[in-house]
Amino acid sequence: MGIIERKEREKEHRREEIINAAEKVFFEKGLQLATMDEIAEKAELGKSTLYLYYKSKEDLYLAVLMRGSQILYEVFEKALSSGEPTMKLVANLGEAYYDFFKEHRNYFRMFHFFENPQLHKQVSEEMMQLCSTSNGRIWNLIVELIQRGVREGVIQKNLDPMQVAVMLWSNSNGLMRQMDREDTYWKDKMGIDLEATLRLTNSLLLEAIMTDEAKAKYPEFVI
Amino acid sequence: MGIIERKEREKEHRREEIINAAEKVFFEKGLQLATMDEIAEKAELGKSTLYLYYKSKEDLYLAVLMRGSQILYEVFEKALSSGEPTMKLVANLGEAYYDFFKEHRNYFRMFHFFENPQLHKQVSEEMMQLCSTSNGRIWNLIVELIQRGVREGVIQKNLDPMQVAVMLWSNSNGLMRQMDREDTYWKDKMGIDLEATLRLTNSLLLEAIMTDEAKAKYPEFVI
Amino acid sequence: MGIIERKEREKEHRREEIINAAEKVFFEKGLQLATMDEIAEKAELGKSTLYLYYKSKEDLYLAVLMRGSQILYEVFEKALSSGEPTMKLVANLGEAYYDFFKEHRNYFRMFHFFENPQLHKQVSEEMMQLCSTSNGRIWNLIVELIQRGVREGVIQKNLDPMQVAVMLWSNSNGLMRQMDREDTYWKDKMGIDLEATLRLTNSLLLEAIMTDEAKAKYPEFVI
Amino acid sequence: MGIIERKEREKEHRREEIINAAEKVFFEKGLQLATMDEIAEKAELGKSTLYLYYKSKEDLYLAVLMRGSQILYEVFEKALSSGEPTMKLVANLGEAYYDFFKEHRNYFRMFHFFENPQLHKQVSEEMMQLCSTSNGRIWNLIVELIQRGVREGVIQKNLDPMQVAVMLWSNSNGLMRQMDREDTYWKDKMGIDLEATLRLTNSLLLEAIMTDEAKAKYPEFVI
DNA sequence: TATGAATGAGGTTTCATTCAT
DNA sequence: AATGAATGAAACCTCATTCAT
Repeated sequence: MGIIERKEREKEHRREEIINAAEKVFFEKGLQLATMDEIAEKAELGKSTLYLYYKSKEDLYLAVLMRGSQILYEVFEKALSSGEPTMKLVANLGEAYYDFFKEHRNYFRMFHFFENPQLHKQVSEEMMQLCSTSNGRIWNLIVELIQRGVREGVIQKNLDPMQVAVMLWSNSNGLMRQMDREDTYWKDKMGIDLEATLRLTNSLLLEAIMTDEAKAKYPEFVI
Repeated sequence: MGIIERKEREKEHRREEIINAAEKVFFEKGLQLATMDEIAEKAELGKSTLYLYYKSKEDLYLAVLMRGSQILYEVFEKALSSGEPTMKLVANLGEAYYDFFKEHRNYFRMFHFFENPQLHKQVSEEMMQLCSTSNGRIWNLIVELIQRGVREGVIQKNLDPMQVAVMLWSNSNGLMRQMDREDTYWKDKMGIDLEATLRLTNSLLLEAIMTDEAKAKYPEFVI
Repeated sequence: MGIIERKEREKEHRREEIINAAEKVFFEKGLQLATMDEIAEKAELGKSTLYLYYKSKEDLYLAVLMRGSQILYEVFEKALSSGEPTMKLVANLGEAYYDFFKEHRNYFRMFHFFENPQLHKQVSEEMMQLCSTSNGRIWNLIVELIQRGVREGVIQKNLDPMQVAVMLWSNSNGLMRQMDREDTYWKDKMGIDLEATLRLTNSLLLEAIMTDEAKAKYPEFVI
Repeated sequence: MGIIERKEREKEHRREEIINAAEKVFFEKGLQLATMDEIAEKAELGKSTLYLYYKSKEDLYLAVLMRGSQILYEVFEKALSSGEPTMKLVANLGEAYYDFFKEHRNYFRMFHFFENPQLHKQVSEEMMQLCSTSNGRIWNLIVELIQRGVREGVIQKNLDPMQVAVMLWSNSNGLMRQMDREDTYWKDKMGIDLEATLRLTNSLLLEAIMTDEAKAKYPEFVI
């Protein structure tokens, strides 16, 4: 009898609703300025009910964050499913990440959380574990793509695929962080086009990791 | 005679002492987990005295952060004073930033503050202004160096110096952020050498912005 | 099922407990020297819980004060329920107030609050409203009694009942204030019997407002 | 050499200036809401300088209050210097007090201080002593007048002069307190004339303490 | 004497979290 | 499972008072 399943489904549904509410508040206020009261109100639940589903504010924050993680994963998966040549896929991945940044700026911002080790203390072990797994899946996509490139001979085999993955990711990430700053010295004020900078940098790095054969085969990646 | 100056000095000295105490606590606990009580105790001052000098915990945080800013500025200035050729100086700057990261990890971490726009809301206008100025000085150093490179014909003139500065900075920054994560997937676990990755990326980018003449003149930058 | 009622009762009970604790502290220290910390401790509650029930220290003070108000009201009601002739009731009311003064000196002292207009600023509108109502009930008792006396022809009809009420009240009040002063010039030092003074003054005023018929009928009020 | 005297005069002058400033603030804000900062600012002195002249805020309050005391003393003295018959002087004294109330409401309000025993704890012994003396002088004026009345046979000799003094004073005081309440149930709202009540009560009491001879001699005091 | 600075105390407020039902 | 109430911690703030110069 599906009673247990129904219960399970309802419980899951409630968890989703809480995340829906939390998301709005976190997006608007950020982790520190968001309050459980506001989230509870938005979820139309008692504040203490939130704690039945999530251990702490930080855990709840991570729960929302993992939605972003999931979205990014899907964005990447989609980008990789086009059947295009590996080198093109690497480029597409960069574009896809940038699209994600533009489409889901709020989730992107939440990723700050991971980059601040001091915040990790405030989260439960379990949640952190879940996040690691979720993150790992994304890294896998990237690393496997690079490895494929190496196998196919389009990426230099003396490069560690993981190293390449980190390099590409960090570079994009670092630049998108700058783009996201509101009190930007650049955007309007200095008139420099960070989007162009991002594309430029990606291109440079891409060209730099390609084998000569690949460059010959795909001249569009050579600047 | 000089009484006012002495007072002024003492006041400044007190501000320094407060920062000394705050620094310790912020380094250990991070912004959120640090308490004004602990800082006051460490400074051997009444809590209300802290508020005499700094408007809020966040302001005090920025005061500490600006020390880091100042140190980084000096590190950069020193790196630029060696009299070496411009191209070398650009490379040195990257190394200097990495040195700063290693030597002053705690200050480096504080820079997160700037990269999270949501945190800006919690700081006073004045303090933010001071920080902007302080940050601007650092950017100036970098941008002027790149501009010099362009003038000297070692950096491609079709590149916006600011764009180049941002590119180099963001790339280093992004990678160092990864290095700093404690629950690192890389360092020990995956065995990849992020330090090498950083150097590699820097090299790649450097080579990519150089003019052909520069490459001929300084073959050590060509990989 | 009376769950809501029970909750309501418990909440009311908690409010009572807080007042119990506050009362002790206010009685001992007075408004200014009492601290919320001490009240919280005595109530075995967190300080923030106090603020859940009362907006401010002053509001809490008024809550205690209103107990005194209530007691006085009951004392007056009891005094008026004896079925004795109106003129006797007026006299009894004076005695009852004096009894209240002796029995509930602490509450009597709190009434200072009302007599100092400057203190009113520190109280919430709602609380002040409650107090006004509470006070009004007491005045009503007195004024109605005087009015009855006028109707019955024992009190001179050319006197405004309210005026008479104020006169009697203020006189008693003024004298009892003197009695309450600790650094009394009178009691021990000057050897004058303020209690006798109070009775004397009351008698004089009573006699003065009676009609001649009443004086004839109740010769015990004529000195 | 008048150097010491000059110093003394200057010191006294400074004390006066401080009282001038304090007075304004206390009049406007009352004891609790006045701040030493505001007084210091108004006195154009450093806050700590105030403490060179007065031990505490309460002491300073009393210093201001004693000005009121002095004024009242002078008002009484003047009222007693008219050479009119004793019985008339007693009545004049009541009028004089009421004039003082109308002219110097702010000082009158300060007298609350004495009527709240709990406040006494916050004042220095010396200041309290000074106040006692100052108060004593006023009581003396009244009591001596009553005694004169007794000696002259216009006031009943079986009454304790001090008792009579207290009775008259308390009665006036109690009524004027009511007049002073801002949220008055009477003045505008109930339309009763407290001033008339005061005069009435005074007359009643006056008549009540007179000897029959006096009533015959001064029929204007018989209602 | 005069004072700027320091300070401790305590009121107020906000909040994440827990408890009892 | 849901929640209202409680709570401790800590930020924030004001102020009388003291201290060192």
